[in-house]
Amino acid sequence: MTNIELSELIYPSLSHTADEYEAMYPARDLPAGAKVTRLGPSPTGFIHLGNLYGAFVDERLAHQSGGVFFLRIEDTDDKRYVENAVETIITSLEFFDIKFDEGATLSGDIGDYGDYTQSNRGDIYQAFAKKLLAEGLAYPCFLTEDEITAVREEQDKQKLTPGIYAGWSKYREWDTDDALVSEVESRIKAGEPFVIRLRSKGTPNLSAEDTSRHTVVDAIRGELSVPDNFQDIVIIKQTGIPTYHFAHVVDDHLMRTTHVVRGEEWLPSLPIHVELFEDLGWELPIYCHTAQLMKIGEDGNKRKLSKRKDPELSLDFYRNEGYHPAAVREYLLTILNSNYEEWRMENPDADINDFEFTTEKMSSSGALFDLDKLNDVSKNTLLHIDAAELAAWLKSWSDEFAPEYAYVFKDMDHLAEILDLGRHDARPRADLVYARQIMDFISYFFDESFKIEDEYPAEASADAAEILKAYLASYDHSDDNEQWFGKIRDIATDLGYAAKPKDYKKNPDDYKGHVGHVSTVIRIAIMGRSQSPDVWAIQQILGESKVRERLEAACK
RNA sequence: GGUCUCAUCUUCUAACGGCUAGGAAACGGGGUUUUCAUCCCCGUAAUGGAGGGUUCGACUCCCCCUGAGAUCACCA
Repeated sequence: MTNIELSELIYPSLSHTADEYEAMYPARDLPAGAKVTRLGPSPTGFIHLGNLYGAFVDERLAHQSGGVFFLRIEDTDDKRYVENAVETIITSLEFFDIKFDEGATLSGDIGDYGDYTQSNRGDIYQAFAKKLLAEGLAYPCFLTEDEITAVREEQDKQKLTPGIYAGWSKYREWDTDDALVSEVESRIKAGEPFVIRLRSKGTPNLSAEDTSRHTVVDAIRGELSVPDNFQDIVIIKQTGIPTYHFAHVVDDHLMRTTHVVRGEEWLPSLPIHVELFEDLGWELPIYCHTAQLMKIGEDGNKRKLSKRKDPELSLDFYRNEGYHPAAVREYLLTILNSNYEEWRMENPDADINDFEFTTEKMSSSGALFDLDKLNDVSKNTLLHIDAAELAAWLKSWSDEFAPEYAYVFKDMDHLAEILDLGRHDARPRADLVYARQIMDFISYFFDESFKIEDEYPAEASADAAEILKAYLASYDHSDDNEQWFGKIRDIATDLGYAAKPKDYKKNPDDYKGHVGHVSTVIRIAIMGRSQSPDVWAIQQILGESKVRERLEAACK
């Protein structure tokens, strides 16, 4: 039996040949320099910060160059499928303004290079597996799980690299004698289960010095030293479904992907992919292996973020806390491209998409995820979002994640006014960070959440009742800021407080305290806390009746 | 253990082989302000090795050591 006969025996009736598929998916008609990228999530529906990080690179690369960004569902592992996963993936990325041009969608595929769901592409993978079989570059392997375990144990004993490769599967040499040929033939005819393995051309177990290698240029890392693969890895599983390695090579070639963006955990399997591309006679895509997002572990060392231990890895964490998508994008870009922060300082009002993103400016070492930095970025990002827009966004957040704050959104214009406090001063305040924090920050505007949190300052607590009474008596809601503060100063001096903090600092024995202590009493009576934006401005928003109401309550 | 990758302040990072190793976050101090969690200014702090080599000159290039990470499936 020849290789061709073997391939016919295994795949007697495929709808198309490899060459036909090749012709069905010709090179894309795109402008020069246009990049084609893809995201290939497995449909567990769990999209984490790492996915978003990578998706961002894909999206920028494609859309900055007039190329195409598509979604491919990598569901070759039948055990892991989760219901509604595709929907979750698309909507969570859309939330962060990452949109696909092509690929799987909720209402079917869009684009000419489909099908975009790997489980529907069985015939395609098999056609190329058949081609490799016919050329003697692959073979059917009948090794059982137990036999493979035995091989591994023996290799362990001999201190050899574990795995199936030359010398460890007799089926690799199926054509060497007649007995083996007839065994293979009769097993296939009997319908026995088997996998298809690559017949690797590499030489097993050479030292690092002796092995021959390829140099692959990675767009992020530069030259990579890739040793020859010698593992006869499985390309088609017993089920007829391909492994990731084979699906990646076939799909990214046929879908004409130009840039493969993926995490650095794929680096060790690059030798396999290089051999596969070579065997199929295809050009390598440009690989972009991104650094892993890290975190400090309990032992004090950096470690890869894990979805079990680290809630901040889940995108739901950010949505639930109420981080604005623009802030997350802004943060991601600052850790993605080292020159972004500088660019942003020079162009505070520019659209984020005007920044020229490059893989060369990406770091090849793993970055620690830094919540402090995200918070800082977020503050500045929110400053550039219009108050009414911010209010609307907070409402949509509350509707989904925090209905207990529904009372905040009864009057949206009022809310916008509150959010705008101090944001248009010569030196704008940046104290809004994320939705939950904002809810707390503005809580004193609402009777539902207003409460006295801080105590009167020691310097003025004895006079608190008197201060408030005097303030209430003199209160005129139509006073401007200057008139208003003049009255406070009068109350302070009448009661023996310094009108200027400096005077008090100079001669502390001459005064009970200074005007700041007096105003803090008022601040606490109205806001319940000693820190807040400008009191006069807050009173204007709060309205006269509510101000009086709170003052009267505090006098008692 | 094998293989691959990475290594500059506490953190993220910048520096054609050539300034006093720069910026941002955090932290500390000061200032502005009626208060502050805001704003402004200033400051602390690093090239893993008292390794070897190339060079007039090394953070940068080569080698060694050390450390960290990833990976070794019919999972992706």
